Amino acid sequence: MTLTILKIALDVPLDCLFDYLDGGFTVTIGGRVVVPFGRRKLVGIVVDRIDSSEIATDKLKAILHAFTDEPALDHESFALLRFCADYYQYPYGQALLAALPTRLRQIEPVVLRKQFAYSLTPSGLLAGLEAIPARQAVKRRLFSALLENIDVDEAALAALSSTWRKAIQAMQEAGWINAKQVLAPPRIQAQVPSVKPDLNPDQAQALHAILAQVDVFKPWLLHGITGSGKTEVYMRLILSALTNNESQVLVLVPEINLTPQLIARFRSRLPDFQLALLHSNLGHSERLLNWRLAQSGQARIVIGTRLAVFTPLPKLRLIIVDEEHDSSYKQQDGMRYHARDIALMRAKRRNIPIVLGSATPALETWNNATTHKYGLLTLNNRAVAKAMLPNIRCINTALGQTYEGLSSTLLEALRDRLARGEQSLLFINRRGYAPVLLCSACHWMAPCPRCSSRLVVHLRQRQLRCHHCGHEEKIPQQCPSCGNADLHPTGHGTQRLEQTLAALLPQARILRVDRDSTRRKHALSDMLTDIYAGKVDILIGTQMLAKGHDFPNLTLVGVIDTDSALFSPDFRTSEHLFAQLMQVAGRAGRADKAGEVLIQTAHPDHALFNALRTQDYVAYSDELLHERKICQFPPFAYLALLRAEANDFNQVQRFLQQAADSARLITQNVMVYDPTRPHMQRLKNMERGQLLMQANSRQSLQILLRNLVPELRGCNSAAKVRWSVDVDPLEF
DNA sequence: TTAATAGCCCTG
DNA sequence: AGGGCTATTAAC
Repeated sequence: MTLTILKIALDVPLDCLFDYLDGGFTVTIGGRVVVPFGRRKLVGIVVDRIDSSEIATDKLKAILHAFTDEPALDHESFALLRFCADYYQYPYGQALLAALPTRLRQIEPVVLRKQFAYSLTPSGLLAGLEAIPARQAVKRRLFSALLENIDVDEAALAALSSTWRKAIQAMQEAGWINAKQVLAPPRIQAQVPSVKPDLNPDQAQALHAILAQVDVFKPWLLHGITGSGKTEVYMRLILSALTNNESQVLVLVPEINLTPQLIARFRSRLPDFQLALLHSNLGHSERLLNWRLAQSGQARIVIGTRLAVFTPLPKLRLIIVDEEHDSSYKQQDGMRYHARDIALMRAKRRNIPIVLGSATPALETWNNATTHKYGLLTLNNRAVAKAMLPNIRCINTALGQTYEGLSSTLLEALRDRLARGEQSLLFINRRGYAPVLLCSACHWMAPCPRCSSRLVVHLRQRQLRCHHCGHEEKIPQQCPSCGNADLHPTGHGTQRLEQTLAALLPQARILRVDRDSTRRKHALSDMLTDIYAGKVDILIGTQMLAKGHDFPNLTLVGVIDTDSALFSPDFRTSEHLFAQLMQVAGRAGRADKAGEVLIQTAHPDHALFNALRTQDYVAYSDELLHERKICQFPPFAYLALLRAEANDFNQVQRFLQQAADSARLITQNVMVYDPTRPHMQRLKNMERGQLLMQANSRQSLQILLRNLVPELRGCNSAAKVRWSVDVDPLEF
């Protein structure tokens, strides 16, 4: 007699599945179960059913419970996560469980509120609207709605009449109407009336190109500057994809872009389709509900941040990745995946189109587009015909005087906007008052006791803070090194700029938008409301403000100081700076007003600024690609980074050296560098190190990792350090 | 990862 | 002997 053995995935850092007996429960592949694991109880996913185990029969335990009333994870999700676990060298069980909403990783049963959705039966259709007397207005209204749509939910019917329930019941008794249970959808916010703008020729061409190949895997790069109307192309594509009832669309957006404005825009343009939202700010129950709406096929549009890329979507027909170059698509702990890359893999496996949209595509993407691996669609015109490109100029701070970091040219420009009642934005990527506290006598600079970084002065709170580990201390009265009482906050942060401007332009209404000023729950959206309402003259903001927000009355953007990024050792910094400056520049002059962008720099002739002045992404990225090719950097090489940290650097060094030795023994096809230290050598009292591996092909890198990582898991020097593998790392 | 246990030094 | 600590090992 053969046993039934279940292969079960668990959230434990062991790269294997565990065998259990079914315990008399009826289980399905992909279903959720509770199992005993050592002394603990864990949630597991049934991955397979087999009839013999490698584990001794007397060691096998039986599952404790099976959640038979829940929908099972589909085969496509298994395959996708198997691929990810292999590619990113992460235990399969952990990858699988991490893709579930937290509520489904807990052993407590979950109950979701359900309600009914109504459709006409064949006999209802046959009877037709004429069967209802003209005086029964409520019934006629409801019936008409049911003629147009199937599965009309309670909220929609309630919107038509307060007595809908009685009328529906009567028609149900007549056999005209069918009710089926669905998940209760989240409440829909008030709708803004929708406008359907006409497409300009570029938009129309892009749309037609994509629509011509909707039934095959085809990646498209939709390259268009801010305001060129990418979103309208998305809307049309989605609308077209959803005309087929058996279809769903996945829209990925960067973290910061998931604003109420974007949601409102989708709701107003596509009001007939159930929307599900998935991001990390949702509560656990809300997240589960939205996930289930997506998984059941009930939600037709799924908008989410990187974590949404794993959502099971049975009817998926189209994927859109907005702002595909954005680094928030990269997960920076646990399984270090890149959501854009996974979206591409998902589209490929499903044989559907995927659209990557950006004004400043990642160089990897741009290279794929110019070498015709992706279709390239360019939107050249700003969608609003009158809107003009901003005029971009550099102010040479090496020549002229600045006062508190502000040049007179920029100050004059601010005065000018103020007089005209227009808004200005000052972009400064440094929060706090000053980045350094400096002793004038001995040049001591307040260090973080736990990290290899300087503490930032927060004058209002009378504190020094580490922006990397959160350490806080009081500002010292005198230098701890030499006793001198003359300590200077040095350099400029958002708070200092705010103070300077308040003194120089006392009549201006100034708003600072950074992580400190927006910590409160609804702070950011309240601030955005004030900005739209024209209650603000000058905005001081970090990169938070650079993305996604259109302020129609904003005509001046000032960039305070980005020079440190021009000469960074990290080869990706200039790419990111260019993208960031293109984005902030795009904030100026959206509507019918021409915009001006003033950049303060000591290096106005730098190639980056030359390209920026003409908004020439193509020229600059071709130049960067040329450099990358010469240096054999991505996308012309494939990288993996082994990171390690421990209290004692010697152990980090020993582990990484051993890893390097092993790696070199495994293959000659991959360049294994010597262990180095990352930019932030010490973080939260942990000494850090890293080992870079560089290959000519994805495959040889994968072969190395496939052999190296299991060896590292077993090696004894690994026990003393925390380590992780980062395939296709973004930061070093 | 968690959790138990084995080994070790220390005190009394 | 037993407390308190770290290192090692197993988990179906």
